[in-house]
Amino acid sequence: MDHLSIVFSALSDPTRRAMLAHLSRGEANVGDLAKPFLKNMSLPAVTKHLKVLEKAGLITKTADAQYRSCRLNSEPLKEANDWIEDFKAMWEESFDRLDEYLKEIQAPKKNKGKKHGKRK
Amino acid sequence: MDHLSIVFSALSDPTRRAMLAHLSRGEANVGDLAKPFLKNMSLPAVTKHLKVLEKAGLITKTADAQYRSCRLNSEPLKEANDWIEDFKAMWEESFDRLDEYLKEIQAPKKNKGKKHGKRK
DNA sequence: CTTATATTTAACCAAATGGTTTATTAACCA
DNA sequence: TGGTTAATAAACCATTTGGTTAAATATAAG
Repeated sequence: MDHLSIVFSALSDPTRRAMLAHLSRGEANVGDLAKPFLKNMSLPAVTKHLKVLEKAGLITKTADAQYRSCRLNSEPLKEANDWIEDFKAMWEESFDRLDEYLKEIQAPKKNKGKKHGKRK
Repeated sequence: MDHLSIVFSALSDPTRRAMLAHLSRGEANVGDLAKPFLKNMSLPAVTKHLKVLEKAGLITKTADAQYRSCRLNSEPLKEANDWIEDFKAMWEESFDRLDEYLKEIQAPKKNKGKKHGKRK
């Protein structure tokens, strides 16, 4: 799978997004991150979610004794943001072209080319 | 599943993102959208991808004879974008607080409170 | 009425996902 | 040394995902 897909996939889970939100307020170890979720799921489940975030590059873990301190990494998030921004840009461009087109047919000239030639 | 998760999940596939990119240049029916992918996958596979995009609210289909014309819908994309923006804002806030903290310890005063009291 | 075109549905399959419980590893504490 | 704490690994399971092929539906066109 390509990296951007891995990032979007990592973001597609509310537990993982909550973990990222937690980390946005500063580093935290696995136990701290797990605490809000231990009513709903086991610790190994948390570990798995963190592994998904790690594989997406959204967090990095550093060892301190038995503890694993997690910290955020901005690059993948920027990647996702860039895709959305680029997409919006493309889209707005096409709106601009549509706008031009609408102006063109507003001032009645020769009508060349039809859409959906094959259809109907 | 919550809606934002559904949106991120829909975006987590290169085929679907390519379809959205195609649609950003204007409406298209299923056959048109499928064409670039038919070397790699069957038409029913394309239908399934479109269904995922539809369930995420990213596209809407309108019937015209046997044809299904697909068009983009901006709301879910905005939802995803907002989450990322909000997240960045939270994050930067915490950077600001860290900055304040660093300035505070720079001007040496009384050192109250320790981090990770339990650790080490 | 028959045939062709566009698309979806159904039934199936392999692999990935998200969870579990039990066991293991690693470091600290007394 | 032995016990406790933090975290991961292993083995397992149900559900979802992304694909397939074959059949069905709907409309258009001869």
